[in-house]
Amino acid sequence: MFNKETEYALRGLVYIQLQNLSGRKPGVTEIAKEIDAPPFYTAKILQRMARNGFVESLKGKGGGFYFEKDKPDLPIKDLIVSTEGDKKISGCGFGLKHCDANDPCALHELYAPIRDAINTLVSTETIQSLAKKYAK
Amino acid sequence: MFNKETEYALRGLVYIQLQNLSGRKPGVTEIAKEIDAPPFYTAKILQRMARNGFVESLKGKGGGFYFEKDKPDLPIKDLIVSTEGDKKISGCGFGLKHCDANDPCALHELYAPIRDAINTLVSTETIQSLAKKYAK
DNA sequence: TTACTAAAAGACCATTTTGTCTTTTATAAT
DNA sequence: ATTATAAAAGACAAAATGGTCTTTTAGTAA
Repeated sequence: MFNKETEYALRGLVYIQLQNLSGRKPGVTEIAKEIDAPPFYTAKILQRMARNGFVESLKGKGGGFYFEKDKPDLPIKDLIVSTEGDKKISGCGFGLKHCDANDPCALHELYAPIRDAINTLVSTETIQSLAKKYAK
Repeated sequence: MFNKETEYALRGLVYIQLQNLSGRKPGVTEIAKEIDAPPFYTAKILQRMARNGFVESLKGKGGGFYFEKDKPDLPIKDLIVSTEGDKKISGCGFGLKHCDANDPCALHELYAPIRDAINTLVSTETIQSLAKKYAK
C-alpha cells in the first residue's frame, strides 16, 4: 500500500511509542533492528520525523526518540501525507486530475467508498492507538 | 493509488475498448492524446500490453490496437499485477512480510476489510465493463 | 511492387525512491 | 572539563520508475 519510507516511519514511530509506554527512549540502532529496516535509512527518516515535529529526540547518553506526553495523538494520516502526499489516499483510481461525483471516472462509483474508508482509517488511527494494540 | 504505468495502461486499454465498440482500432498517437499521457511512453506501455497478450495490435495502414471479440473480458487485476505486482493490493498495510488474522499487525483488523474490497473491485471490474460505463 | 503507415524493439536519459556512510553537533555521565 | 554517546546534517550512490527518441519490422492500400 504505502511506500517504504512511510512503512518504516509508521513502524518506527509505533515502536518508539510502545517503548515510551515502558519509560524507554529507544535509539536508531535498536529501532531499525526491531522494525526490520535499514539502520542508516531509518536514521534519516526519523530525523525527518523529528524535524517535522512528529516526534522528539534527545542526543547523548540515554538519548533517543520519544513522544511528548502533553502533545495530542498523531493521526497516521499526517505522517503519510508528509512522506508521500495525499494522492494515494485521496486521488482518483484512474489517475484523472478531475474526478468526482459530478464528473466521475469509470471506477469512481466503486472506488470512492473504498477511498473514503481508507481516509477514515488513517484519520482515526494514531501512532498511539496502534501502539496500544501491541501493548495488550 | 496506482503508479503511472498502471494508470496509463488502464486508461489506454479502456479507451481502445471504447473505440472498438464503434468498430475503430485507435493508434498510439490518438490514444495518448485522449487519455492525456506521454505519447512515447504510452507506446512503450501498449507494446508491453500486446506482448503480454492483454490486447491485440495490427501494423500498417488502418492498424492500431483492439481486443479480440472471442476472448474473455480482462479483469483489471491481471493488468495491475502484471505492471506492479500484487503488493499494493494484497500486501500488509504496515509492510510486514508475515501478517494475517493469526499474526496480525496493528492495522490488520481495520485494513484487511478494505484490502478485501479493493481485491473484489479489481477482480470484478474488467476493461470491458469499464468501457461500457463510458459508452452509456 | 511500391509507397506509405503504424506498431515493435531497444537504446538512452531524467527523476524519484531507497539506501549508505562520514562528519558534525548536542547531551549526559563521570 | 572530559569523555562517551547518540542524534543531526548532508554528501553520495544504487535501483526503480517515468519518459524520450531512433531504427526496424510488418502490414495496407494504391
